[in-house]
Amino acid sequence: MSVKSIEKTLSTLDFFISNMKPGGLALKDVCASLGFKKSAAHHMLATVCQKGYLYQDLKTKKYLIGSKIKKMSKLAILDDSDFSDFAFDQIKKVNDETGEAVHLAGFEGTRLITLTMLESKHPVRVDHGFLNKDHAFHATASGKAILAHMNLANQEKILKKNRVKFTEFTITDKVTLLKELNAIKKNGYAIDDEEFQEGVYCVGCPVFNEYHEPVASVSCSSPKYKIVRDKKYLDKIKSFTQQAAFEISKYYKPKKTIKKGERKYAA
Amino acid sequence: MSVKSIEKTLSTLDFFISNMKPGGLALKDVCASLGFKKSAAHHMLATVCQKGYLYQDLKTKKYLIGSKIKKMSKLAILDDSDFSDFAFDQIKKVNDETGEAVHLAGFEGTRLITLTMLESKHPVRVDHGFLNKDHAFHATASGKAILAHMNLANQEKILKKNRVKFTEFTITDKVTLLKELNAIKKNGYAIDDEEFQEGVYCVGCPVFNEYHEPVASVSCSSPKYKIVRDKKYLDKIKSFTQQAAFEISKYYKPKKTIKKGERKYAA
DNA sequence: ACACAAGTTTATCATTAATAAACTTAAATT
DNA sequence: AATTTAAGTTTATTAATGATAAACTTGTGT
Repeated sequence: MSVKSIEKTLSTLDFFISNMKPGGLALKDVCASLGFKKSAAHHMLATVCQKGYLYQDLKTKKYLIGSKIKKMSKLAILDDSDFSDFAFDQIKKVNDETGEAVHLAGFEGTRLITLTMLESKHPVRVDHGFLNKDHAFHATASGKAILAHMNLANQEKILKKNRVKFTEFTITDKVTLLKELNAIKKNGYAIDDEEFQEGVYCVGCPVFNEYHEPVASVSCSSPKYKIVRDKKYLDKIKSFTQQAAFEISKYYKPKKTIKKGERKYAA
Repeated sequence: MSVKSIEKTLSTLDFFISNMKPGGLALKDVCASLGFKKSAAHHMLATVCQKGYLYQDLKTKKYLIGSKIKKMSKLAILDDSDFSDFAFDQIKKVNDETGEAVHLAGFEGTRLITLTMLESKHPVRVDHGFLNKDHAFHATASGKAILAHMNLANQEKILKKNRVKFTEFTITDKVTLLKELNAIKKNGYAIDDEEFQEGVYCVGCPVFNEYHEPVASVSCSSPKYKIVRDKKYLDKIKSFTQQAAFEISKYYKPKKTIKKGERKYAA
């Protein structure tokens, strides 16, 4: 179950974040884009302003990003930049060596999140996966690489929510998927063979924390024809991806202060 | 009028931002602190998670800051760092010369917001005004300095909302306040003589944009006894504060690309 | 193995948020 | 300057929705 007024409010914040214009957004813009009635939207925005997440310009009546949201950008808790820097360097190596698009994905609950990405340097580019957008766990190499190392209960939870068919190759049958996940766990890497986008082939390797729980994954995407044409190309991608995931996993090793039950991510 | 479910949701986000713990916050923590019923809170948090503003750890069931909020914090639109840098240098001069606490305040709609502040270097410190906290327009030098240069309609709007009595010296009568604002406009600076905090004396000067609309203010706070003891000390504070406000106003001058009706702040 | 605590789900009911319509304000056009 | 239109605001009403309590599930600690 979900609370509709909250959904609408957060969708509105989303809208402001993605569609902000220099002078702010007018009530009618919000209504037009999100399909709200103007009186309802007005009440909602008044409340959001009262809490300081937005504010209304006194003269133009347009709504702008408020201090509460601005304040968030200054908070240290929001991102672990040490990890980001470290991971980025590893991702970059894969990108430099292969020239292909490389992604670092994490997860939040049942959502797969792109944390960092580097675009392909080749003229024929693979361009899926945008930053912070949540992706399909079941149809991507990054998702399956993580999923494979989770326990069955969590696998079930995630697969229950998301088994959309993206292409003719997307595996939607749960039993087939679970078998695939088992194979991935043995192999140490996951393959996405046009399961998310036609013509796109990906290799994904899991990143583990100090408890050997999967917390992220590195994936490298290539146009499929390259893989077909040159068998050694896949081996190259695989080895660099695997190496990066292995290196990033080391980041978690030295920490000893985190108590049980307070882990950043759980398997 | 305000929408209560939205208020509760945004208060919950506030709570997460200010009270986040390493492993996340449990449902019961949220309920205990904000006085929610657990079923209601659960429905609310489920919706917030669905929108990606928070997420729930699969193992511990605790709630953590989600990718949507993290994404917000990384967006460039959130603050004009050129301005911040420029303004900070000016603020710093006042702090260096006087050693007293210096504040740069802006406003969002009817709210006075502390944008930057530097603490006093003296052993007897004045310590009000925290970053991004919204302050009283009517009882501070920074607030009155801005308010004085607004048009009557906006003055009324702001004073209607906020005329709380903080000390015995706080001016709460609207007519007296409007007279005071007129005097401030003529003088070019505002005084807060223990109107917000007992024993604290402040001088505030307005910052104008290219259209001569007030957009911010610089204020300097000193223990009152220093002002009383040494008449020249006030002159010193006043002149440095005025100079900083004047310099920061110059920041707005060169810009020509902003169209009418698309100003960042309005008078 | 048991008990307790925390979280989740469900169906019901009273509150609340959405609505429409009237009103205000401001800008654009003649 | 007067009229028209558009955008935003306020209000009272009603139907829909969110809050509730109680039953249920899960997991942890003893």
